[in-house]
Amino acid sequence: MLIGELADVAGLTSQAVRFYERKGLLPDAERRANGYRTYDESTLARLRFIGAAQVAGLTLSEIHNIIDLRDAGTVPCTHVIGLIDTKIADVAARIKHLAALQAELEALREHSRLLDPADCQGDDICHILTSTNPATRSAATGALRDR
Amino acid sequence: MLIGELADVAGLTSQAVRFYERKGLLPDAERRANGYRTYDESTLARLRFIGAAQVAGLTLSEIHNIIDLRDAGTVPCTHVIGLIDTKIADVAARIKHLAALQAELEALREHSRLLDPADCQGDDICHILTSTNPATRSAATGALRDR
DNA sequence: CTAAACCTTGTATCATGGTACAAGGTCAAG
DNA sequence: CTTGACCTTGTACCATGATACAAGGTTTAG
Repeated sequence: MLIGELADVAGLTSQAVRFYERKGLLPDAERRANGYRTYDESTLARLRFIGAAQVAGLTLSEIHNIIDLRDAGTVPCTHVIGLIDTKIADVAARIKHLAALQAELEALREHSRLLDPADCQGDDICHILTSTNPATRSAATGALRDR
Repeated sequence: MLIGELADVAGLTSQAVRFYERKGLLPDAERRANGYRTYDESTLARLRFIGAAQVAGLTLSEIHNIIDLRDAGTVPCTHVIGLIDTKIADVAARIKHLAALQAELEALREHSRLLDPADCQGDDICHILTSTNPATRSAATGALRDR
């Protein structure tokens, strides 16, 4: 299989496949006499693994670690379970931050109904965002900041 | 006020202030005879506005747009309300994606308890992530992919 | 006179996951 | 023999919000 075919089957571009190789997620491909990369089913399986891991929210570098363990002869299950647990905590934290942001935004939206655009002037730029609503502010002070 | 002092008061670094200027979030600063930037309260007010807008989850480029409207003489309130509404929808969507990811991760975690590391071998790399659990898979197929 | 603490500019770097483009080699069909 | 569809490499770029560093000018205190 040449790279374009592999990419098609895996639903990627050739560029992405080379990118994964460069990142160490794929072993250096075998080459034909003309220098073209050539692949077999095992690479496809690895691409599918990468896809599955990405769906589970793992980053390429985390996936890289798993693959390295595997290549070192270690069964990576324990490590993977640890990663999953970390991700679960991580995702929970992000949801919490987003929920706080959601509350903040909804408070601003509510507050905006009470404000008159005619009062919006001066260094404030826009009083919807700066007019200090104590309830809102204290909610915003804390853990916000998601990305 | 020199840049360092402004930055201190605003809780930023001098570099960040120059960065904002370069990005067009701050007007080009007045200069002293020696070339040093010099600031007054209005810049501080603008930095506070930027901070408030960031807390509300607006990106620097969205903030830039608001400032541009203001500078063009338009009262940006309507635009800001639109942005807030968009953000609210946006955040809701992200929460939804994260909730789906959370479900997926928890299903994987559950599933991992049933698997024997001894079965983990071959092109799969790690069967926790690839062993196809239909219920899980169908949940994962959809809207996942948060960032 | 010199050292420190400022300031200036320009450029590079971080993480993320690729995408795009340039300049060229290869190969099959017509 | 040329056209088109592949392949190769290397490099730069996208968004995000800064941060870091180099090489130099300025200012103030001692």
